Amino acid sequence: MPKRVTAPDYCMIARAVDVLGEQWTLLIIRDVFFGIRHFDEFQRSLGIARNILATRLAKLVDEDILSREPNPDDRRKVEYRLTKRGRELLPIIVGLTQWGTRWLTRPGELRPFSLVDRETGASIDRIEVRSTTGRVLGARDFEIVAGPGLTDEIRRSVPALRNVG
Amino acid sequence: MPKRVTAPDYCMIARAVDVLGEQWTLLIIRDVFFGIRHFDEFQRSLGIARNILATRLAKLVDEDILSREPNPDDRRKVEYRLTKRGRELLPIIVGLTQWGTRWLTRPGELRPFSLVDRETGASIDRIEVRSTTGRVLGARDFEIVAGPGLTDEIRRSVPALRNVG
DNA sequence: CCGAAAGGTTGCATATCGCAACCAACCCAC
DNA sequence: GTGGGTTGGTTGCGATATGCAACCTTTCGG
Repeated sequence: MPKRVTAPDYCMIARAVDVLGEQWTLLIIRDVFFGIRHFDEFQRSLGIARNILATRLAKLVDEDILSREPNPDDRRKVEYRLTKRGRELLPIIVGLTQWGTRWLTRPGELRPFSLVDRETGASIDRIEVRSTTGRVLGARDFEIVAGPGLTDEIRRSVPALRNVG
Repeated sequence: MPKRVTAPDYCMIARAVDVLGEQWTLLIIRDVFFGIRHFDEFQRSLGIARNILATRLAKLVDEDILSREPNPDDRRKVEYRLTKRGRELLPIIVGLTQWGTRWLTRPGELRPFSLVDRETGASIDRIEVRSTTGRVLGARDFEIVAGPGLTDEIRRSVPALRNVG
């Protein structure tokens, strides 16, 4: 009985994955970033089954990541657009693109397109994780610290927290 | 027949999602970032079925995102660690955490823990997308431009490219 | 040599996906 | 105002992946 991710939800990644982690969901969001608005466009662009697409779009609308607006000029048409919540997924979309470009490009393969700053034409800088002091942080430069909402139960299930005040 | 994402792979997001997009995969990677190394720790931390966990770990090792090293001191134990490829997923993990924190926190809820710079104790800055000129870019500040690998077929399937030289 | 720990694997029931066909509302041309 | 096409879905069915519990294999510790 594949019921959905049941991972403990004290971690925000678990919640984010619960919303975004289903097959196709991030690809649909990417398509909206690229200007796709209509059901049949998604379907052709992705090759996704129509019932699955309908389910995913409904969930994204329900989660307030996409808005669903019938076109008043042609009431057959429905337009899906990013909400504010959806637009703030930009760093994740760009991050995935950069990671994929860096690690999943085949030798000699050329890029079919890229995104640039609309104003200046400048390309996108590599996304980095920085501390508030401006230092660029890698995977090993972190420490996990207890916050005000830490309970004993959570402490037990996160090994990295065991010895943390 | 749910065969895997069949989305056209000219887009690097599609390839990244193909590697990372299965249920549980990002949560396993998060756990490794947090210091989890062993099979039973993943299993307890996530509540995932053991057969599924085994499949996901094998795939992540196969994709060279995790390494699998038997512990020489206790040959029953196996240690999973991030490879370089895996460590470079940091911006995505942090991006998901920040998005989840911003949009999926319940009213009045406190954070159980957070990550800080190990050296200075400073917290993590909000991840942003910047152009190479340093300008911070939002979802609407982009333009899609043709690259050297653009074919007619790709042009047809990406609406935003239709009118692009 | 016995029991327990660690890391899986196997069999089975069930939920979810993919596909094709179908449906309903709407627009447009005649 | 009717017939055909467009748009955005829904339905039924078989294939597939998931969840669960039980089991297995190797290794360690006493």
